[in-house]
Amino acid sequence: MNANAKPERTRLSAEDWEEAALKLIAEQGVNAVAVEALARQLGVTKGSFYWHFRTREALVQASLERWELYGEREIISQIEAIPDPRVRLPELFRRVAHELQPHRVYAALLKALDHPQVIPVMARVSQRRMEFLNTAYREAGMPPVEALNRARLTYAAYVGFLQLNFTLGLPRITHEEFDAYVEHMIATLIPA
Amino acid sequence: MNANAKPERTRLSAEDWEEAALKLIAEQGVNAVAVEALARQLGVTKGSFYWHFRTREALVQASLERWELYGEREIISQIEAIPDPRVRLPELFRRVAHELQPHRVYAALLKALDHPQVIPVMARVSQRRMEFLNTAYREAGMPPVEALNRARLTYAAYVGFLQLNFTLGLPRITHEEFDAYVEHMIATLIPA
DNA sequence: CAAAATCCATACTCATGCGTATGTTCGAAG
DNA sequence: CTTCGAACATACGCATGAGTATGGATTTTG
Repeated sequence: MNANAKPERTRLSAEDWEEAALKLIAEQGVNAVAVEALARQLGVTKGSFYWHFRTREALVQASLERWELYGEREIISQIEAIPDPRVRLPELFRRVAHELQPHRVYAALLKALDHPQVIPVMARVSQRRMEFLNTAYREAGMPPVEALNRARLTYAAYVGFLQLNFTLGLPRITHEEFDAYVEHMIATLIPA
Repeated sequence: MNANAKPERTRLSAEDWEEAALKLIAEQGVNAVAVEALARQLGVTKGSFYWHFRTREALVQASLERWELYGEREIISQIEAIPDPRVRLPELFRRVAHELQPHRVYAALLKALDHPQVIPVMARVSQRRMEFLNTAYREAGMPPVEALNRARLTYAAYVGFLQLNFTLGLPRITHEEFDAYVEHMIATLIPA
């Protein structure tokens, strides 16, 4: 709980601050990003921060852009590597369901949609993901209009799930029940 | 934009403060509930507030309890009045979709799930609504386990929709497209 | 190794927003 | 019309957190 709990790095860079901010966002939300608190956690003081960033707003901006840029590369590329379009969607569902950790930041940003800086970022990210779902449904053989609506519905279910489970802890559910829920979701949202 | 824009009521009660707080929550979120700002809006000063409430926390608590108590009576009772269980769900979907105004507070509270006071309220409300969906699906002829998962999926879609549209303004959608989306949702989530 | 650039500490200012203390006005009962 | 309590005003204290000013320490470089 004391200072310098971190591996004693002598000097910091702007990226270190951005990573620490993202970690804090994932754990406690955007509002928890305070410069003095972050400084204590990094084992330095405010004087360091205001050398790397002009303002707190600049840190948040840089962190969000960093997240948007490096955040979601892996999963999408992995899914796109699957040759058969009809197994892509179920596989996507299962992977997302069982690797929820990378979605902590997204879930935290959902609770910060009143913040002017996160709105455009979330708009872009959500739009891209929905378009990814859209083409996935079309490539699985669904007619265009239906595919678009199904993509919207699927992504809404994803967003709502994050809110209800991650943040609210609802419903209290076991591992087996969760797996059954995922399979039910696949059976309901993905055409046979 | 000035003070006393309101209809010049001479003296206020605790309920007036709670209503004003709920209005503010719906428009700008829980964090926007500040006593001095509310006082200005009501045409009085802090001295009034601290006669009616012991603390700001007490106001938020009272407002949330008020919302939970008087909030959702109408819709559920209207739906329960429909005799045929199989038309209940589509009708519920359509009404919720076309009367989004009462859900502004719920959408705002979704963004405040880090706040200790809103978590238990949202947990109770969400739980009740999901159980309502659960029984609705069962009464429509769906086997119990499937009905439970379908209720979870449906409510997650509802929550996600609120987030994506209300707060984020995504996707940019027309009236006709929206109606088509609702019908697609009904066709997908409700058994024939 | 000297000098210049980088990185950080210390000590402030300033704005915001909750809460308190105390006096003042309104409105209804007597 | 007085009186008493409910409703409000005014003027504070106090904590928090962003941002600034300035000097010290630590690298890096010529």
